[in-house]
Amino acid sequence: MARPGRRPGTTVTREAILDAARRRFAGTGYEQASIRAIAADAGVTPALVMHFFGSKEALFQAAVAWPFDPAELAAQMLSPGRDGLGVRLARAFLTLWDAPETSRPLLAVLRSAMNDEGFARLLMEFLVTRLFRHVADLIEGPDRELRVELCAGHLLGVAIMRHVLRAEPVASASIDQLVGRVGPVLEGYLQPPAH
Amino acid sequence: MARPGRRPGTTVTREAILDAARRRFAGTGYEQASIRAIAADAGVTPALVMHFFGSKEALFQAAVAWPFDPAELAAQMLSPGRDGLGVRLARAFLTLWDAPETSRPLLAVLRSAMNDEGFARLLMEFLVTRLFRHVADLIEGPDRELRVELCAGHLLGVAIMRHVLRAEPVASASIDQLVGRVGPVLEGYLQPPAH
DNA sequence: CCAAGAATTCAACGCTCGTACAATTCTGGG
DNA sequence: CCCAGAATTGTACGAGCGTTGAATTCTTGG
Repeated sequence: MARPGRRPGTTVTREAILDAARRRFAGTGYEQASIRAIAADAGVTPALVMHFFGSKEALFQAAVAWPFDPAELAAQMLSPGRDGLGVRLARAFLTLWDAPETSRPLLAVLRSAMNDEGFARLLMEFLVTRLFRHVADLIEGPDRELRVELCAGHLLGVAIMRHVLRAEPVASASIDQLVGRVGPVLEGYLQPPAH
Repeated sequence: MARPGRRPGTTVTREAILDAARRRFAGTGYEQASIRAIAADAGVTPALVMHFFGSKEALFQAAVAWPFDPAELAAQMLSPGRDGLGVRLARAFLTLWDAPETSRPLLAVLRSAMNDEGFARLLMEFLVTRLFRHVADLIEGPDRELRVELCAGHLLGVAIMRHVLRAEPVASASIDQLVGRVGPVLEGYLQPPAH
């Protein structure tokens, strides 16, 4: 229906493809998001996607580049010290998952990691070296890494309930409501054991 | 390489196919597990799988039939009352995820639900009507459903950390160790708020 | 002991996928 | 004003997918 050849005027197609890719990858994970569907969403031919990005793998990497600087975020979380850390973590995490620009890359990586061992290893390496370790360094008591990972697991589980399985009432609760319940629990994990 | 026609002796092929299907569905979820791969694992032709089960959908249903009676399990959990309920829930849940016979159907449904909205709705309906509701009926205080779902989210997140993302040290911790940390946290969610 | 039916394979269908390549149309610097 | 290069489509290839139908071999009840 559309003739071949370059279109007049400046082109924004590359960004349109990236946007469609983010939506598809976030919606179904890597394998089930097809280049053909992404191209169709962007109003474009699959061959053009290849022209811009070279391969599906490269498109994925370009599409889910982390929309925030993890080192900066970690520093922001940790610098006020360990008091209130759990609440800050819960609020920051849930906020990241609530806006499409930040949640789509997260959903894409999560859904891909769930069904592909390679993506899972990549995700864990990223999380451990970039985030968990700094948190574990800040707290005290036995089983520091275990306790940090249980925090991460809890947050991950809540995000899945809310944004993947869409369980009510968690899916419709406000961030404040969730932080009010989850924050103190994380504090419990991060404080050194009482006795 | 193998001639067609029925093999001599009694046949156990149907069970072999079901076993291979459970492994594949648990490993990669519904879409990425192919009938051809399942058939190959079972040492059999794809057409034979169709002969026995009729369709991929039907094979999935036969393969991931719940290996336990959820009503019975719920009753067992709830009958001693709400004291210690969190610890019992944590222990039962983590135990289910630790043995292949019970964890494979769970993994299969979870991985499928993560990438398919239909499976996600099915899973939520099952969980809410069969499990959550009975727990919510037993506890007191405000936001009962929300608190129950946060418990479920926590357990789900820990299971994913342990069995999908395989994060250390959670992946190698003993069930007792995990129950020791997670159980009291669930108790906190299930007890009516202090003030 | 024979026939009905169960178990099994082979070959093929129509579909979708990632990718490659050539052709076409437009842009922008010299 | 031209032409190198960028943007865009059409077409095709080979692989894998779920599913089908016919052919072959074995079991078992009458």
